[in-house]
Amino acid sequence: MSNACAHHDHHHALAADTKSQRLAEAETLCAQAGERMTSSRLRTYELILEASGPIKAYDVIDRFHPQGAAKPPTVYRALSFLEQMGLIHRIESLNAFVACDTRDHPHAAGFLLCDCCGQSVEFAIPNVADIEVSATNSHFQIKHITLEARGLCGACRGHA
Amino acid sequence: MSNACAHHDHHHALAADTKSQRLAEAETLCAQAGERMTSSRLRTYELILEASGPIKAYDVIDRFHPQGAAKPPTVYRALSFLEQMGLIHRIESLNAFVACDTRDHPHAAGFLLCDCCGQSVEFAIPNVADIEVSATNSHFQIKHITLEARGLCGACRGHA
DNA sequence: GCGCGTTTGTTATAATATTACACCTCGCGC
DNA sequence: GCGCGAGGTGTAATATTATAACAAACGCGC
Repeated sequence: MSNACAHHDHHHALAADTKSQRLAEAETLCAQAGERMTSSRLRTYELILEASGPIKAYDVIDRFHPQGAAKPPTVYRALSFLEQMGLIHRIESLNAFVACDTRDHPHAAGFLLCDCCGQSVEFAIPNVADIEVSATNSHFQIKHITLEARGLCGACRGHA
Repeated sequence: MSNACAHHDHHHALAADTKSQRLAEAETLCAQAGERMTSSRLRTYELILEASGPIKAYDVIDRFHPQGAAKPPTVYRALSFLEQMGLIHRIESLNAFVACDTRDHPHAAGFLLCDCCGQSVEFAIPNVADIEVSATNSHFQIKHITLEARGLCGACRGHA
């Protein structure tokens, strides 16, 4: 469960009904895309939704079955699939995964990552266009942007 | 040497005199900071300067000695040091390291990373202030920003 | 039911990174 | 000069993260 924050006990796991709603939405999304939301994929997505922040692949692996771990390829394959479907994001600076919390900014999500409590906040990258212009000036064609800001969240800084 | 680009043979390794100038600058920088630029650190930095783009830790390890690999901790320790000194950047999405190519944007460097030839281009993140405002609105205090754009560089797209 | 592309299971292993601890080295106070 | 302490290095072991390769099972269109 990542590095706990000594002074606060905030954790933002999803309520059960919200979780099943998200799972249902995911099934719909896959159906529309003509992809199969199989049981490993669903289970992986469920574990990511249940996490209170970015979760490591091996934590998913360990929790996958009630009575023991999954095999790594099972989970890594599901993670790639979910990422391609836009249901989760990989957090590069943590080697971890987090559920996408909006469908609004598909290829331009940024993250604020608290180094104390491990929470993440997804936000729309401001002025993406400026970055793209800057790239285009170098004849560079951007496929995907990763923006991760590490620091301390309000709660961990004492802003109750 | 990473995934070579079939249609182009561009590689931007540093000229020897530029390299020794950069090594000398690094020694000065450390001296001013009251830090020791030891031989492992210098050798690690040299190998990163010699690379034509982001280089993996284990490639540094393999090239470290003429007659055999270094031990991982030797190189990982040097990499952390160099990163703290602002001499190199870690590229999270590649698990690789690249020499910082300017002292101008210390905590706000972005990278354009070509998926074809492996080159990287460092740029100053436009509108960093907007990102910080966006964070401050959530009472989040940013310590470090990672911005990595993956895509194709001009050369690999055919813009000779 | 048959064929075919996708998904999964399984084993093994590759690639990346850190811990732990002993020793060494340098600068400083005496 | 000598001893002390902080920082740096060497070394072995191991932890963590991720993928390759291939066979078996599944699901869908016919």
